Amino acid sequence: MEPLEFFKLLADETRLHSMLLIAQEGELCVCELTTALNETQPKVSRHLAMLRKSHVLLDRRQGQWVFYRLNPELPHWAKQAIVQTLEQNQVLIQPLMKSLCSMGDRPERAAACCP
Amino acid sequence: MEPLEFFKLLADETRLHSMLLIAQEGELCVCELTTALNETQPKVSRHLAMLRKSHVLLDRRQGQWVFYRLNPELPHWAKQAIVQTLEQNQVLIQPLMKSLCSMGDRPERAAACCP
DNA sequence: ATCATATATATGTTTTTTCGTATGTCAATA
DNA sequence: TATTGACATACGAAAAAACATATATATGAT
Repeated sequence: MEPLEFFKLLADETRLHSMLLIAQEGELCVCELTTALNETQPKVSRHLAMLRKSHVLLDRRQGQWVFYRLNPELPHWAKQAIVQTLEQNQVLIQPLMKSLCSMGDRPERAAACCP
Repeated sequence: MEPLEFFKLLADETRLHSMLLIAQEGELCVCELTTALNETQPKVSRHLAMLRKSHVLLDRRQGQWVFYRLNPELPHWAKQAIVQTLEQNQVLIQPLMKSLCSMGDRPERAAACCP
């Protein structure tokens, strides 16, 4: 993975926030991200496709849902960039997590954040 | 500094390579970067201006030359992103360093890389 | 004062990226 | 098999970013 390619992928709000939410939660499905980001489904799906095609995210279908997770084989510098950004910008992520947790009709597999 | 703003700044080849070279050398002037990157002066200058205006780089004039360095007050996650990317992608930077070191007519303050 | 060198900015254009909307696919269920 | 819900993709339009070129400023030397 080229650094330039990687940083280009982080240089869009939808993609960056998706990455950070997924890094925080481990795994999220498209409808959870759509709710958390308050964006349309095709928009979220299009950006996730970019992240998948460049092997930054992996996807897994489970029934009707498709779950996305970080590719564990990301180079260390890339993984670190995501993790450190997440850790030191919790204030940015928490409002998004809140919308995620208030999903009334989300899949049973509740996000780990939700009590 | 917002993560999105920071990653947008890294999402261009001229800016990313400038940042990495400056991180490696501590300080570089515009003509050194122009040579190392093999780009036109206005192009390099324009991208350095973006990095300066967003306080990622600081500048210092010395005679006819203007030297750029990383802003030491960058948030930790941002500094780390640069440093780790640099450390783990030396193969990417070394060809640029080589052009830098072969500057015949560069300022006396030789880049630290040059024997 | 004139000139040369280093750097910065302005302007109009081209390229790249993002977007909305419509439509297609796949799985579950009636 | 018809329908519904979750997700993906296609396509033209709009917005944003990058560019080349010309020109301006600032410093130092003649």
